[in-house]
Amino acid sequence: MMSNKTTRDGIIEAADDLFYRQGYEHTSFADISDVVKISRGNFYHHFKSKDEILDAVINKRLADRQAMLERWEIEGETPEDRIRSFIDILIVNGEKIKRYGCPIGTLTSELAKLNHAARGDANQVFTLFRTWLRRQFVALGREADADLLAMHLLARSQGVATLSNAFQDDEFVRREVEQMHGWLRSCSAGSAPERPNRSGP
Amino acid sequence: MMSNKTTRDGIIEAADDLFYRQGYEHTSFADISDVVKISRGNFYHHFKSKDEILDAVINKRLADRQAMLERWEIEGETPEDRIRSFIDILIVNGEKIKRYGCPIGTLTSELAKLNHAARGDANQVFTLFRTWLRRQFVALGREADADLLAMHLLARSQGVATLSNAFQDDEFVRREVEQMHGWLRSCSAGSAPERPNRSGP
DNA sequence: CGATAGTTAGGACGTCTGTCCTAGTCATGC
DNA sequence: GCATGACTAGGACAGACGTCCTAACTATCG
Repeated sequence: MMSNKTTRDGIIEAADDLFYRQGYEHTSFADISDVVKISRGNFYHHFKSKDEILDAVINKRLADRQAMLERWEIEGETPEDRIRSFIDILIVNGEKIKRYGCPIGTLTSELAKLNHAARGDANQVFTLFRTWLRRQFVALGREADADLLAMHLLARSQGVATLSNAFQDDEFVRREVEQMHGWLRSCSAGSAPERPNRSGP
Repeated sequence: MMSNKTTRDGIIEAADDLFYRQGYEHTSFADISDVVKISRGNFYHHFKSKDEILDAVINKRLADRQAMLERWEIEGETPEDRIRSFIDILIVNGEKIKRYGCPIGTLTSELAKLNHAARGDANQVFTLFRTWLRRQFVALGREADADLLAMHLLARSQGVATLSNAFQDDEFVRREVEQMHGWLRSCSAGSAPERPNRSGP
């Protein structure tokens, strides 16, 4: 019972890490069992299939990010602070992103190519960020275009993550993050100073 | 000899398409032979290994994009026109990007996770775009920050492609493309009107 | 102690993969 | 008309994969 939970969680944790670093399809049961130190054929006492492990991993990521956003909701004094925390993921997790890309973006992309059933579930993590960001922009007084701004920021983060992984360029990431900070400031200065499609980077 | 070239090119073409839609690792020789109508074991008369097919596909993509950029260099009257052509890829290839993401970005990302030897080769396509864009921005009178602007635009395109694939939202893509057009205009208006880290989206 | 349920190890299975081999077809050039 | 080299079909091969099965171990509780 208790050790069940521990073993099960150990599998999920190892799978989460391996799926991130190697991709879902490219990660085998042998890879996971090497980490968890469990017999290969024994996964089926905890999960019915590999897909079920993927589901658990996605749910874990969903829960982890949810908890992170809730923490920011408490710690960040202003909505601007909170959005800044989101942007700063690119710095805080900079090393991993440089090596493996964005965990959400790369999984979403892989599952799309595999046409995997869990495609939609993986997208939920994106949606989580989207609605959270939207809420922050509303609190910033941008009710009218809050969703546009949220999607815009999400897209820019994804782009920076992808190019960070491709070019391995720390300096580029730092500059883009600075730009996003400046953009965020221009969003919150006054009530509606810049329409998103008029202001430059 | 002549039929050799045809068969070989047929393999490369089919592999290019399948690698894009399904991913490199997830595409098997059986998949390719179904399209090309060739015996499975017979690929080795044309390629020594699957990796060699990947090399050929990457070189094809490189050549295709190079040709495309050279065409724009002729057709586009101003550097601004040419950069606009780059941005408009997101519209012109909108349907495919929505379904399968960006061919360059997703391949780069997959090969990074596989730690594949051809990782660097795939990145060359990104570099091709980067240097071409940089040249256009220089021609636009932005010598000082041409590379920054090129990387910035590359990143934004990647981000939009990733989210287009995830959310399947045409309207979002259209809006982001419009924003990028506006941003481009602000880049070329005057000589150095906006530092990239000060202007909003 | 004995029984039961949860957990584990280890391996069998069928399938699919990339790779390689052999025999055969076809066209070109002497 | 025959030899040569390019090309192809079909299948063999070993290894890896996800899945499943069985036997053994462990702890709890009557």
